[in-house]
Amino acid sequence: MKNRLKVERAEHNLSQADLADRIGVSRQTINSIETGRYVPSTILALKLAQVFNKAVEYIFTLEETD
Amino acid sequence: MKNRLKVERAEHNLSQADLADRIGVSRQTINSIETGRYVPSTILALKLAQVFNKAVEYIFTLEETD
DNA sequence: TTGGTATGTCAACTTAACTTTACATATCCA
DNA sequence: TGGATATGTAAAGTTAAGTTGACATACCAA
Repeated sequence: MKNRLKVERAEHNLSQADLADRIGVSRQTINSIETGRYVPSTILALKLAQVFNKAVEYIFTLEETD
Repeated sequence: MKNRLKVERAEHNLSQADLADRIGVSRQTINSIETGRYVPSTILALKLAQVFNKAVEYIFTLEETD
């Protein structure tokens, strides 16, 4: 699964720590999601999409291997 | 987090086992998600939304407690 | 050059997702 | 009545998500 978190953060001028605070997770969790080490829960995906005011499908997209 | 899986299944005339097969998980996993015991991964949410041809946000919605 | 901010990553830990196996119940139909 | 299908749930196990704490690096501004 790919994600646009890094780009969205840049557009909204948020650091990983800022974003983590917004949705109530640790900075490392955001980093791990961004770098593809973790697949977030649906609750986190919904909250992240909400922060950026975008659809979940826009921020996260399935890949062949999923 | 609430979800519309049961309704969507009914509209698409799919059993829990059918849906499980479609997205490659066990029947119990579908049941557990439907009854709110598990929060699915974002990959599962995207696949479920894909099966029903609906937005993730339409199928899964955040609640106060999330 | 030093201090603050941002990012990447690792280790150890806890909790939750997901699996298989299994059993119970309800409905429906031949 | 009996068998097939659908659903709910429990137990035990594995894997992955998410935590805290820590350290390294890079960049930028004072």
